[in-house]
Amino acid sequence: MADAAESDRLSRVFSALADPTRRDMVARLTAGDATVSELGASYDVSLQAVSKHLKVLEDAGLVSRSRDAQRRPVHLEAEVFDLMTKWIERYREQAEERYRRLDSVLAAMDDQDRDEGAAS
Amino acid sequence: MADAAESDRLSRVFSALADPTRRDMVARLTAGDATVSELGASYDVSLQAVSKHLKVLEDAGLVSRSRDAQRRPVHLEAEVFDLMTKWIERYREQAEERYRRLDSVLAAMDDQDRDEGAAS
DNA sequence: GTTGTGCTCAACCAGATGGTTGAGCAAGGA
DNA sequence: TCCTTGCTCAACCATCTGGTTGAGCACAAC
Repeated sequence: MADAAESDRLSRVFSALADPTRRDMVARLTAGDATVSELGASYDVSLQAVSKHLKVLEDAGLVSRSRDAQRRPVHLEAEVFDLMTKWIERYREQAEERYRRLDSVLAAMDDQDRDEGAAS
Repeated sequence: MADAAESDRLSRVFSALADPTRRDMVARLTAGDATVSELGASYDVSLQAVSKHLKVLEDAGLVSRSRDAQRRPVHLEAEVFDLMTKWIERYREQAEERYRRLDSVLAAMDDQDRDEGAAS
């Protein structure tokens, strides 16, 4: 099933965004592409650590890297957000649907209580 | 700043959902509350492992647990989805906004190219 | 009170993760 | 050709994570 691959993808995306530094990098990249060292300047870690973070983001498909001489400009792949949004919305809607049903059940029980009260 | 706490919260939420078993538990809970052993029946792990997963979900605020005799019914806290959706939408919108600006810049450059082409 | 059920806590283990430093490669500039 | 810049790869380390088993607690039922 293709679902296993999608689940794996989703795991990598959520896992990538579980780190505040990487979330910040994503935020930074919405303002435009940046090189590794430009990105790294904002964080108090080695360039190698920055490079590792970018690899995680790249493996999750959140980011792509091209080549410009020695530089490796990083580009945000915003479509991946859709994957997350879809997952979240699916379950949010299911949960809300259930609450609606629950509400109507409670309302019905309430009606019955009142009827029974009237009958006694 | 309250932002540090929110970032921490967001990290816990994303991290909790990075695990496919926990995502599945959340999916399962949109259908209604369940006890620990009911949830655990679907997975090939010990009850203690299930309990640990639920603790992670609870710490992230995705789930709450009450008490019913020996049972600990698990309840989905769907509002947390909002936190994620907000984060995602914020950056998605920024990214899209940037693309729109970029498009108009490219369009302008294109116009100029055409003008220059006409002038030559 | 004793026994059974549902669950959690504690200790442990293997593997992943986030950081480090050191080495090295690829491309531009002297 | 050699040096510098921008970056990655490799090895290593501490900590976290997801799993295990064993012990034990809280409540129900007998």
